[in-house]
Amino acid sequence: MTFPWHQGRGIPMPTCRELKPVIIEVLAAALADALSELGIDVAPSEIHMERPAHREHGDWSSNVALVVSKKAGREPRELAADLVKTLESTSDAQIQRLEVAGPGFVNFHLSSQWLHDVLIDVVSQGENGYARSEIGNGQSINLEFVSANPTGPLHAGGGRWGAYGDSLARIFRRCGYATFTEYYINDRGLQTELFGASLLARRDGTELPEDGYAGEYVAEWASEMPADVDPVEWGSERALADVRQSLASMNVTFDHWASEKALIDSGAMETALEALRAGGWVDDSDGATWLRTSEFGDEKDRVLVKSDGAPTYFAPDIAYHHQKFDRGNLVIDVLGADHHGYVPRMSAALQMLGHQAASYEAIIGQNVTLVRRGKEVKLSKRTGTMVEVRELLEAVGPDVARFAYLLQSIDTRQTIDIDMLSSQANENPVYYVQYAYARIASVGREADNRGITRSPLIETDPTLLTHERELELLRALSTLPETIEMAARDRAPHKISTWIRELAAAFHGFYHDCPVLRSDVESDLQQARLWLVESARVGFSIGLELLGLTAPEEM
RNA sequence: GCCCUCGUAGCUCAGGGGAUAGAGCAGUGGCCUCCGGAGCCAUGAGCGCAGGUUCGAAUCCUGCCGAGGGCGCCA
Repeated sequence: MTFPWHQGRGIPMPTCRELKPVIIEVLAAALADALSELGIDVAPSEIHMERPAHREHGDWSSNVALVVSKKAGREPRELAADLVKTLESTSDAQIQRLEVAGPGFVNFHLSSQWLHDVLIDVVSQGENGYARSEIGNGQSINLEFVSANPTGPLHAGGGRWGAYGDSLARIFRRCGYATFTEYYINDRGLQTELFGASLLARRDGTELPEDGYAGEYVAEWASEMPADVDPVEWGSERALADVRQSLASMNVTFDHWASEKALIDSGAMETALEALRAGGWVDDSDGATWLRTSEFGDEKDRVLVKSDGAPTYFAPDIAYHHQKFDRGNLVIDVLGADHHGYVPRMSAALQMLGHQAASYEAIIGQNVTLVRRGKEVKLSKRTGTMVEVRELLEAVGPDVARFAYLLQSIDTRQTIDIDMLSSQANENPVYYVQYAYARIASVGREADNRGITRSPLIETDPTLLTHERELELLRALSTLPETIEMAARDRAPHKISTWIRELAAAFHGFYHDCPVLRSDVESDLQQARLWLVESARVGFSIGLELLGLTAPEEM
């Protein structure tokens, strides 16, 4: 069965031209012309240029001969050979060598001018302009994430959704989507009441209620609780403050904190229920009020108002989601896998209220467990226990924690071993990246010390950058725009993590082999390298910002 | 039973239908007269199984096996 919210992961994504180096348009156009001369008509936009996996396959490669061979009734390799011949007769000065390879690829070996153009692009556009996409222009996204119940400290999963949602929002914004982030507070209902009752029991030394909260923090917080407060209300606020603090220390913030209680008190829930009733989607039976969500693909109908007269979690949440469309035309929820079953009913309710199925999307994140692993149990079966995010943050710090969360696809289950992260502290990938940034800053400081200043870009000759390490660094920078667009389209911040590690590898390699300030470096080359370092700084700065990590000047 | 996600190197994970599947950690061996060695270089080992679609599959489809999650008048 295909649900609309799954299709959602590719939707409203516009048909706008993607951000790619200019050179590929030139090459695609040349290929289209060559094909046309051979009597085959293909629009340049349909010709895909790839980055070959191996350097010896050139700078760019096209599979067009393979794709059109059937239609053209030609052998792919033979067609590719004709294409090469045609291209050679009219070829662009940038094309140094063409070859047919493998089953029929046309490989382009280019002069490095296109990479030098990347350098100019990056430094002239700067960290604000480079890799800023417009694919989202005119569209707005409302993104809800975390929304953990205010009944205790933030747990492992909350940390993951926090890092994920916050970075995704940053990525959306860089792609031109007006993005509004929200946290929904379930400050009402059975769980909050149980929590309040548990606080009360701990404070008064009485028996915990059945299914009450037994964690140690309950007793701690109970001892802070004044005598004259409503334990439910106070408990929600106490927990929420704790959650907020944990998230803030991870650099995760929200544009809006929405209260479930307020939705009910303001009458918003009642209004939504009336609309559903008016639409004829509501039934009363067994003393409860039901919504016929099964008519929109849900497994069964769902209760809106319980037989005791209290609304379920579902009822105010419908009103909430309905309201969120005032703050974005694509409404996205980031949910843990344990809430996956909730999605069909919400989608159904929103469609009943007149919203397009495709305008609501749920991103299901797989669960995460934080474990401690002692030396003794190293080889035994994992007996992990859930720990609070705070414990992770205190053990490794916000950057390590956040990068650990963002290193991995949201589709895979994650196990974070705190002891492993702490013991590998100096080897942690986040330091690999941040160290590169600190080195760049250090080059700047050392340049100042030596009285070396960067000349205007216009007076710099980027063609002096011919070292493979220099070119590799520019290649890494050239992929940032498309990486960001891909990360937005696939809702995959971890693609930025992968990219920034590649950039760091390229930079460290360059730094190792290509001295910048050393006295034996000829001054024109020094200038070109200073600008190259600046371009790397721009790249790191953009990537770190999208990931919500700090960019340290020194470590 | 039905639904969702996942299965890639010893471990943790990347991988946009493309060519010879990549990193980090762990292991081994190298690199400091020179901008920061939290760095660089070298080295072994892998797509759960079986079909299918395709010129081409880790990637798409089907089935099986395995792991996690869901199937409340909880949230």
